[in-house]
Amino acid sequence: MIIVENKTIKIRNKHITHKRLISAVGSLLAKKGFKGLGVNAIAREAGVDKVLIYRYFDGLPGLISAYGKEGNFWPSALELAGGDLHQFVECSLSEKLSALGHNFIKALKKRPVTCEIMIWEMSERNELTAELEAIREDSMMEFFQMFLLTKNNEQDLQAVVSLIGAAISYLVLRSRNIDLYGGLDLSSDHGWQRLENAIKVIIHGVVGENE
Amino acid sequence: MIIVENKTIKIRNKHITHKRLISAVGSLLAKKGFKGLGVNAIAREAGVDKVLIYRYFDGLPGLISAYGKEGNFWPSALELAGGDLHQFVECSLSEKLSALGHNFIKALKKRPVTCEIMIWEMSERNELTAELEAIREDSMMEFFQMFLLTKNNEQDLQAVVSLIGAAISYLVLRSRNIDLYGGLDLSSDHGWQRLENAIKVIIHGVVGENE
DNA sequence: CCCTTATATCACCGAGCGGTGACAAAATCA
DNA sequence: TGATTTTGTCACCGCTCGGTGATATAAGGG
Repeated sequence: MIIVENKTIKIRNKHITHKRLISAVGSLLAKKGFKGLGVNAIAREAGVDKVLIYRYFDGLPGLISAYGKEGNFWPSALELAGGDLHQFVECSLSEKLSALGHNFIKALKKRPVTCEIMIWEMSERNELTAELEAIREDSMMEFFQMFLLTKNNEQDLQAVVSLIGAAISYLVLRSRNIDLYGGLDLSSDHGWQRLENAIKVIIHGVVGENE
Repeated sequence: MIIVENKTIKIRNKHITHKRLISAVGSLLAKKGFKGLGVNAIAREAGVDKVLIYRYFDGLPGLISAYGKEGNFWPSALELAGGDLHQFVECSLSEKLSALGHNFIKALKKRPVTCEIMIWEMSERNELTAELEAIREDSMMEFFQMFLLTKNNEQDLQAVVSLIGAAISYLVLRSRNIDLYGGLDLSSDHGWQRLENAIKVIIHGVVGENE
């Protein structure tokens, strides 16, 4: 947008418009959630005419799918491991798992858009949720295979870890709107500390202290 | 509604209309979820004019709140205990907890409307979700106090049980739309069996076999 | 029986939605 | 330069939404 002699001249550039629309999806998701994520709202947010959504992306599903492919919604293995892979692989199994729980909580809490999408996933299926589901499932399984399933445990360690991950997911998602769960105050650090301690207790109970 | 000589005569009865509207909320929740649960849709479903929602319930929030007060959304302590309280109290703590997990899974799976509302809770707060949150939290805490917290454990048993409950909630809600989680196939009995076994392993690890 | 009142219907409003065709203007190329 | 293509705007459609005032009609009391 250039202004010359009281006249506004809009620069026309397909790539920029593309990016504007895609990033408008993200900021709208962060601001309003998945409800009300429609062509009108997105076009308004991008400062662009909604017909371009149809021209460039063949409609809302195409745009949303494009957004899904660009995003960084899920923590990397590095982030889940705490930032230092070499140090991580040196840990005992129980230390690894405790760290994993701790880092997963942190990673989810700092990704409000990811949380929004996870809730969206549960309430309906669409292009974006299907896309991100696949990414997440791959990422989880990769992490399992890299760090946790090197030895054949007699216990179904994968199921136990999945269960802890599910619990963390539910509690982080829920804590955005509701403070209390089963007597745990999820609006306070103390509540989350109790939870992390419970995770440690569970892990030690399942894999032993030193393994 | 009576039909006489090709003329339809509608019987007018406040109580019946009340009930029609309230039950329309339930059937609409079951059919379409919380999206699209509006005055127009509810009135259509009830076969009644929407203005009556305003007249009798002061609008949609009032109607939804009335629905929340009438429903049976949450399993009773009896259901969570497996149907026989006397037998339940005789069990060891670990048996109690395993049964609790098993029964909670069953109870949630058979309550699609409750699942719908739980997802709704996570995506926004309103009269109904606030109402049902309170009911649920009370019910959970009552169950804790009745059966699980009789002795002072050194472990934070409440946190562990809450965590397992959170995991079950997430996985049941999620399994309505998505089959796979962390390698567990939640569309199959086998996947759920792995999960229940994992719960048993966790419980035994935390409270011991015989306690 | 008629008259009142409770009950329910109807018609309509402004707003927002997804979607589209006609048009304007900048960019590109001959 | 002038013609063509690309890029973007605008006006409009039909629909559903939440919400309301005027109106019809069944129920019930005198």
